[in-house]
Amino acid sequence: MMPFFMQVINSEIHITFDNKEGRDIYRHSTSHIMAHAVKELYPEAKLAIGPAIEDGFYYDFDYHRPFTPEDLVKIEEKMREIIRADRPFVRKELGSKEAIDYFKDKGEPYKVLLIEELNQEKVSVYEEGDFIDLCLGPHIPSTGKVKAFKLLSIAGAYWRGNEKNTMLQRIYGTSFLNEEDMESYLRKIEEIKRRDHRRLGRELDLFSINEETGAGLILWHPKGAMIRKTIEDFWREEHYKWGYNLVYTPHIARLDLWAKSGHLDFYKENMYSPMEIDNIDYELKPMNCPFHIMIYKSQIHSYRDLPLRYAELGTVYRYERSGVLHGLLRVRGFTQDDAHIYCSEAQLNDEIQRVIDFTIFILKTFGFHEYEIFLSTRPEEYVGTLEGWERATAALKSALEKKGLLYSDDIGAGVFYGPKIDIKVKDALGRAWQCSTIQVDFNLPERFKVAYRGEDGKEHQPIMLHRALMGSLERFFGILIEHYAGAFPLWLSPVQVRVLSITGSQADYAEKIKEELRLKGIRVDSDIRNEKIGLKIREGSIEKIPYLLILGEREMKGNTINVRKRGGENIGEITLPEFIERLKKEIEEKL
RNA sequence: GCCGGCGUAGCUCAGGGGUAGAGCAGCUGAUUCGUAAUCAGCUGGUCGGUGGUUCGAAUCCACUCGCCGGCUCCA
Repeated sequence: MMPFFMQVINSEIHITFDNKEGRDIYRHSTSHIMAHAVKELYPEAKLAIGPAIEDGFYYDFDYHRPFTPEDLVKIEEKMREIIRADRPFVRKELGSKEAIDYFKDKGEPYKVLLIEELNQEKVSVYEEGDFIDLCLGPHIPSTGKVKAFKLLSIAGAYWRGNEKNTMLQRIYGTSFLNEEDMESYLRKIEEIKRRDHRRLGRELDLFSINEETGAGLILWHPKGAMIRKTIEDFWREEHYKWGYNLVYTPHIARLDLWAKSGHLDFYKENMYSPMEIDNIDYELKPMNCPFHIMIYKSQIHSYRDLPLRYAELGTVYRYERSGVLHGLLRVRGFTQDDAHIYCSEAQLNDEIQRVIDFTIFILKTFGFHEYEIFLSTRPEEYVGTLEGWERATAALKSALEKKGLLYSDDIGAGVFYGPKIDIKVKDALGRAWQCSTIQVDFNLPERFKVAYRGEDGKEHQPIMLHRALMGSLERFFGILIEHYAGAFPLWLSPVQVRVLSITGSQADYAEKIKEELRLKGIRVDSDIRNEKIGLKIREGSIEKIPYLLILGEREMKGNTINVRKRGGENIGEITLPEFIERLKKEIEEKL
């Protein structure tokens, strides 16, 4: 591709749309053009910031009334004018004081704030026609280089992202080198809508959320529940194999327990109000950890017991602000695939590697092969000693390195009680979702005086790891629905096979085949209604059932079945044992 | 929680001060049919809730609940 931008930033680099830097420059320039258009149409609008983002750009404005979709149409029209004029972007440097005076004069208080915060002698501005904006740049050479753009949505956003600040209006948009690429991006947005787990959840009858039940509370319908059960069975089986002990704990506990754990101090805003039972306050659990600690502490432990791994599909309840609830991905009651590992310091390295192996194994099984991994280090507020943090962080780091995994440091993003590794999975559309987390905890062992008797006969404090592989079953399910677009692999499909009769004469034969499959442990149903085969196939396809068996006169006479695979592939006429063989293999392989 | 938008039949949506509409789904009947929709008839809604304005409210206003797009936060 020809570089569209060859201004020298560094004499070696040709910036094109193929790399992120190039795309960002292109879209950032588009955001300037949008800001210019907005200022022309609505001169009183105050400019905040307007960066490029993943798939486009935005610009924030402070304006006395909300922008409307009709405004976007006008702004787009004005942008087209600016682009047609093909004016150059000209970089200028101003002394900070000079720049502050200029933007004060222009009535741009946010720009003044930005310059003041930069606290530099000089700042750069970009001039395009009579529009001047504070900007580090670089930009494309001229406005005419923008070949395709679209404004997508309007949303509120706080100045500097702080909810105590003024709410600004953010206009989102995107731009591309040509119309075709933009069309294909817009088609991708449509595809994302088509795969939306809330939509598929209803269409495939997997789950629902009901106003009368309450916001953020999930009702798992039979088909969703079947998928969940399959996931849970797999999860439990693998946890046994990987050396975990399964535990169950209650949904409420005395408020005192949460005071002792520290949750009342640092997690209160996510916890529900206590309920009084026999004059004692009880609290719905937001986390499972204190219970697992109580189990650990129910007896004394020797170093020989370690590492000790307690795992639970533990349902927790957390208050989430109404505006953040989102289908299955953000709810108020959810089940974590939680585990707490108690180990000695000497065991920490191996144990972390083991957890990483286990995590990757689980994620791969669900079809996630690409990850974004983050190592979150000590935040400003923390408990424990600096040495402890350093050792734990080093342990996490060395485990990642030994596994040869690429990761980024997320400085200061650890939890107050310890550093952590977060693993985001990339789904079929390349979107990253946070699922797995592996956290070291210095807080709880100390607060609860968790101990084991060492080889030396003395008491030691074990290191405690929290970890969740899928994160929460609700969120993971939501991600899975979108990842597979509702077409679950055979082992997860709630209905694996449907038997279809062509006419009433094959009804008994169809029921017999269904029964034989059912006895082999296959999840199967049948459609022997007096309907045309085309309709039955259509409905089975819409329900995304992996295999449809078509039984007519021919199959009945030959004692065979005719197999149609999801997607339309016709496997043809085979015998039932052959088919069962095939199913068993596919289920076993979890493909 | 905040900004904006939206709540009409199970679903998708039209209607916008004067008797609530369509398609799909559902039900009933006919059709017995070979790889994504057979035909006909019928049922179904205190228009999210509460209060107000009005002779009259699905429609206008206020509050409230929920949802959607974001912000912030997060599994």
